[in-house]
Amino acid sequence: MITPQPGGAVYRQLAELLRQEILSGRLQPGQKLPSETTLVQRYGIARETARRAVAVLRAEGIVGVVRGHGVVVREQPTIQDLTPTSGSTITARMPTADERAELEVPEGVPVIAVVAPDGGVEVYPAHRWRLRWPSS
Amino acid sequence: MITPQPGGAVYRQLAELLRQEILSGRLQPGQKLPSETTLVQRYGIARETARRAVAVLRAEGIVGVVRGHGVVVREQPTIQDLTPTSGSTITARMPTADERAELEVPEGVPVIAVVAPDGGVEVYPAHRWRLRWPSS
DNA sequence: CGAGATTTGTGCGTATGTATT
DNA sequence: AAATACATACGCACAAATCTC
Repeated sequence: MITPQPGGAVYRQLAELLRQEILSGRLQPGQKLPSETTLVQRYGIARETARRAVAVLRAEGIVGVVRGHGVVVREQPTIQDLTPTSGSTITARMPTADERAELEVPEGVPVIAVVAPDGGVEVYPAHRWRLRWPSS
Repeated sequence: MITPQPGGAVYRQLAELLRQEILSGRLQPGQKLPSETTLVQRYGIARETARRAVAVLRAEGIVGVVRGHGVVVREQPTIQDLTPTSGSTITARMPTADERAELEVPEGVPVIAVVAPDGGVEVYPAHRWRLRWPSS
């Protein structure tokens, strides 16, 4: 049973608890988290509270949700390298709803926006791309 | 009165409505959004639903909440340029809870992580920093 | 193919706590 | 002190997606 503490709301405590399950490896990528109903019974909390805890992990991008199936620990996707042209400006931000759909960006994952000197903009999901700064 | 549509839940419709208010400039940075109570009365919805709509905008990083005051359209902070050392690797992701507090990263704002060739890691809030690729 | 169980999504209501004005 | 506004937590009901048999 989790009870409200001065330092942390119940849903934050539960989120931290689940986060540690994942980071410690007790919950592996691809595995499902306990269902909302299970969390409700196990910790004696309301469903809203359990959902809020899961929402925290979703916002952090470490779990994904499949409706009618469950909450799954996210796989670490293959990272590809990206080297912009000289004179580019790079920013990171959360995607718009359109970009999320277009680029298949999961919840809680930002995008990398590369603005070339000619003004052209390219957007990359940050969970699959990283930038390499040339060694010279 | 907003009613559920096949295409969109009520809270999503309301989020889109508020988003347009902001993007169109009718709600300027620094201005407050209508309070939850106002939204409830104006659109004939439950408070939970109104909160959920606001939560969408918070996750997108376009509004911030000041407890006891209201929900405020976020200012566009001054952007500073950042040029990593040669051979660095740069990734973007959502911050951990600790980083959020440490770096004062608002909700819905990713961080830029720069890994130098020597392994040292530096983390920058993406709403205040961008990368400049030297023109050479 | 369908039926039912499971699981998350959405919406509503209520109550109380905390921070600001 | 009082009013305002968001935060947290509980409850209920039905919808929609997925899976199993």
